[in-house]
Amino acid sequence: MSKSNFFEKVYEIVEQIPSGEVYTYGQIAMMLGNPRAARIVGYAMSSAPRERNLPCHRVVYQDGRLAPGGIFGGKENQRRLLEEEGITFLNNGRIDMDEHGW
DNA sequence: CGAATGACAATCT
DNA sequence: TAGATTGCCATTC
Repeated sequence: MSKSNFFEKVYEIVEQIPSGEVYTYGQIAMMLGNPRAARIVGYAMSSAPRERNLPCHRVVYQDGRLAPGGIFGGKENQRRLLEEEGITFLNNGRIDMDEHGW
């Protein structure tokens, strides 16, 4: 398979993210044993096939910000998805990591 | 095999 | 405080 175990592992973790909670790229990277591979997690997401049905919208920045626009058809769309999942947003447009952040 | 890339994160200005 | 820069590391060319 073209995808290495690293990507597979990322997909597995993202797939296991419970509804109503959000993970950060750094957290996922830490689970993989590479706390500095946050970029790799993001890279895996960019290459993540939709057949996987990955809730990548639950993966956000360490600051609680959403991924750059153009990913889910607009970050506004992603924000609405998270709100439906039960994620609470702050007035500054960031996710309440103190509540959902691990 | 070597260089470039990137959905991050921390640090510096 | 906000914006710009550097470091990191697996994948891709």
